This record gives sequence, structure tokens and C-alpha cells, in this order.
Amino acid sequence: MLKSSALETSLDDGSAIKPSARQRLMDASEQLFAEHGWNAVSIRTIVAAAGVNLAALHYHFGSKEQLLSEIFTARAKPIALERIRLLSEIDLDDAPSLERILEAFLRPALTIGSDVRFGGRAFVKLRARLATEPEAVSRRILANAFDESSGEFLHALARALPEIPQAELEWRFHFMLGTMFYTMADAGRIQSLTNGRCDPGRVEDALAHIIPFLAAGFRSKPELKSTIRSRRRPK
Amino acid sequence: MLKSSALETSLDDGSAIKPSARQRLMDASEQLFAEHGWNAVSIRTIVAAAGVNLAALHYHFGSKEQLLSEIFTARAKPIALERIRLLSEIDLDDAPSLERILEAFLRPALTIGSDVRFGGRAFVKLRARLATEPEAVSRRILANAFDESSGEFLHALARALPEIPQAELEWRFHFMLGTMFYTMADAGRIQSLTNGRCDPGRVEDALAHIIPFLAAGFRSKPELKSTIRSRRRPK
DNA sequence: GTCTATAGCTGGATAGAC
DNA sequence: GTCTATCCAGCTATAGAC
Repeated sequence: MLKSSALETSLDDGSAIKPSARQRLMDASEQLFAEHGWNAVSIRTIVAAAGVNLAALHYHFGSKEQLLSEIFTARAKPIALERIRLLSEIDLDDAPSLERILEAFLRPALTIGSDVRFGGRAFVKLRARLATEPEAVSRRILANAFDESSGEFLHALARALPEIPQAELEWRFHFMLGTMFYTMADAGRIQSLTNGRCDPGRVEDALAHIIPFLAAGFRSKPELKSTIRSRRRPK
Repeated sequence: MLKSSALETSLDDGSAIKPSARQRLMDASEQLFAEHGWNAVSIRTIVAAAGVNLAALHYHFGSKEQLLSEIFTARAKPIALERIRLLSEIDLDDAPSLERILEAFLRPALTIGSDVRFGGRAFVKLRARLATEPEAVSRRILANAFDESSGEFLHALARALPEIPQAELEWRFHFMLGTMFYTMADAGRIQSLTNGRCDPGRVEDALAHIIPFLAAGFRSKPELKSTIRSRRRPK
């Protein structure tokens, strides 16, 4: 039986390496989880895609859940670090730029791994999937990875927008997460509605549109919301 | 063995009815799918929650997938109809109100079923889950149910915002979907970041915040995006 | 129409040879 | 560390009594 060599990858210097079984498993499962979701992918599918044996997965990772967890922590840390790095370049005390803060938050999340040959984009999708799952496991993993940097950004936004009440800012942060995750998920909805004209998969395009949109939302004065008439009595 | 009567529901007139097995199955599965996702819930769990037999599910629905499909079509149509109804109340030719259009789109999606005793909120979550799944089946179901009304709203937005280019409008519509779905998913992320102060589950609160936020984003002049500097060369 | 029983698979995980 | 062979729990779906 021929072993799969489809997962070999070539580096910038032109040399070709055969990734370790462990690495091939992480790459293949990241891809598959992103595409089909956590529960929909069996480890048998994963080992077939990685060209390794069933037992190898358990040897290297112990369990399917542990595999997901290791993928996630490996990818999440660079994102959080890059966010903090970009944020630190912005002087918050002196005319902080809302747009720059938003870009520091969004760009690492959207672009991470886009310059590696295999599996890069997959993690972006995978993370978006996990973010909308109310399941406890995925939620805990996410919280551990991103709570700290998110807290710092909420703080930075408060400095950049001193006139916006904290509660309002938290709602808007939530809305930002929604637009970010939905863009990352690349669920294909807007492509089908616009015959492909609008494509969230084009990252630079997405960033160029999302930042002004969110900035305007963040800056809007809360008083304006009195124009909304409640059509049903709140319960 | 005692049959479960926990799913009985009482109507406004005070009478108590025992829903049919078919209805109990739909209610229970809607709830469970929303909470744990499509693949994570077995039909054994569903029938146990509904207090019926395993075979009853297949008798009434034929298959698990058909059950999901029936739940979805039953709930989606009222949402689309209510959207269109609210939209028709707005005179688009004469000073169309952006906020009213947004409310007509968002309110039915967020509140549908909130006035029934059981299972109402569940569908909101379920729909948000399906919306972020790239899986073909869920995508097709969603497209069939909502493509038409979404198209009408894109058109209405174009009328209300004649100075915004169509391509820009499509991006912003995509961003609106993201904030809407993430609010509907109620993934708990913002609650944990803010110690529960911000809660997307409070629908009227959510609407009061989301509409001004989105309206500001929709109205912002596209020229402003030149303030964003691309930090990496587009590929 | 409602139930019990079970067929027929596929899932994650492991034992033990090499 | 890598493989084959296998365990067995859990799944969807159906057959057939009542």
C-alpha cells in the first residue's frame, strides 16, 4: 500500500522536507476540523489524510480532544502576542487612533498563518467555528487563549473613546467579535447573495472594509439610539 | 415506566394541553440541537427528552436530517414573512429610515418565538449555529429560507443610502449578518469578558444597542477608509 | 400508531507484535 | 515508534409484535 506523500511541503529555500507524523496529524486535522467541524470528523478520516496509522494519533496525542487542544494553543499564542505587540506600538495617551487599535486586534486574527503553505487559513475558520459553539470545552479553550488580550483591548478602546460609556463599549466590542468571527468563518453566505462579488476570504479587502465600518459604529453617540422605537413591550 | 409530562405546555387561556408526540419531538430536538449542535446530539437523547420511543422519531420524520429540515422550515418562514411585512410598512421612496430598515431585518430574527413557552429561544441559537457552518446541507437550507428576503433588504438599503456604492453596501450587509448571528448565538464570550454586565440574551437590550451601531457603520463615508494603512503587502 | 428488539455500522481507544 | 488486529460503546435505522 502506498503511503501518502501529498502532505510534503516545500520551504522558501527550495528544500523539501517530510514533516513528522505528529506535524502531519496536526495539519490534516486542523484542515478537516475547520472544514467540517469538530464532531463531524472521525479520527479515522484524520489518520487517512495524514497518511499515518490509527494508533499513531493516540500515541502522539492521547485523544482526539487533546489533539484539538494542542492545535489551538499552538496557533492562538502567536495571535495574542502579535495583537499585544501591535497595540504596544500605539501611544494610547496621546491622540490614540481608534482605527489603529481595531487593526491591531483584527489583523492578527484574520491573517495568521496565511503565509504558510498548508493549514494556515484553516485555523482562522476553525477558531470562528469554535467561537459560535456554546459547548463548554471549546469555550474554555477560547477563553484561556484570548481573555487577556481582549481585556487589554477593551481598556485601550475605553481610552480612545472616553465619551462612550463602558457598558456601551462592551456591547460594541461584542458586535466587533461578531463581524470578525463571521468574516473568519467565511460561510459563503454573502458570496451567494452577491454572486461572488463580495468575498470575505480576501483578507486585505475584508480589513479595508471592516475597519472603517466598525470605527464608525464605535464612534457613534449613544444618544442617537432614542430614535429607535420599541415595537413590542419588553417582557 | 412513567411517561415524561415535563413538556406539557399551558396556553394563554389557562388550558393545559399535552402536545402530540410529533410536536414534543420537534420542541425537544430544537432545544438540544441549539444547545449542543447538530452532530453532537443523538436521536436517543432526543427521544428520551421528548418522552417518546426511538421508533416514533423515524415514524414521524423518517430520519434525523429530515427532522432538522422540518424544524427549520417551520420556523424560518414566519421570520421571513415578518421581515417583509415590517419592510413594507416603510415608505422607501420618501425619506426612508435606515434605522427602521435595520429593525425590520433584525427584530424578527432575534425575537421569533420568544413569546412561546418552550423552544422559542432555541431556534434563534440553532440558526446562528447553522449560519457559521460551512457544511453544504445547512447552507442550502439557510439559503432557501432567507435568500429572497435578504435580497429585498439589500435593495432597500441601497435606496436608503444612495451615496454608498453597491459593493460597499454588500460588505456592510455581511458585517451586519455577523453581528446578528453572533448575538443570536449567545456564545457567552462577552458575558465572561464583562462578568455578565453585557448579555446578548436580553433581546430588547441587544436591539437597542445593535441598531445605532450598525446604522453608524452603514452611513459612514467609504472615503474614510484611506486612513487605514496596509501594514503588509497584499499578496 | 406505539412499542421492543435488534440489525448493521462506525466511533474512539487499546493490546501487543515487531 | 510504527503497525495490525480487535474491543466494545454508541449510533441510525428497521422489522415486526401488539
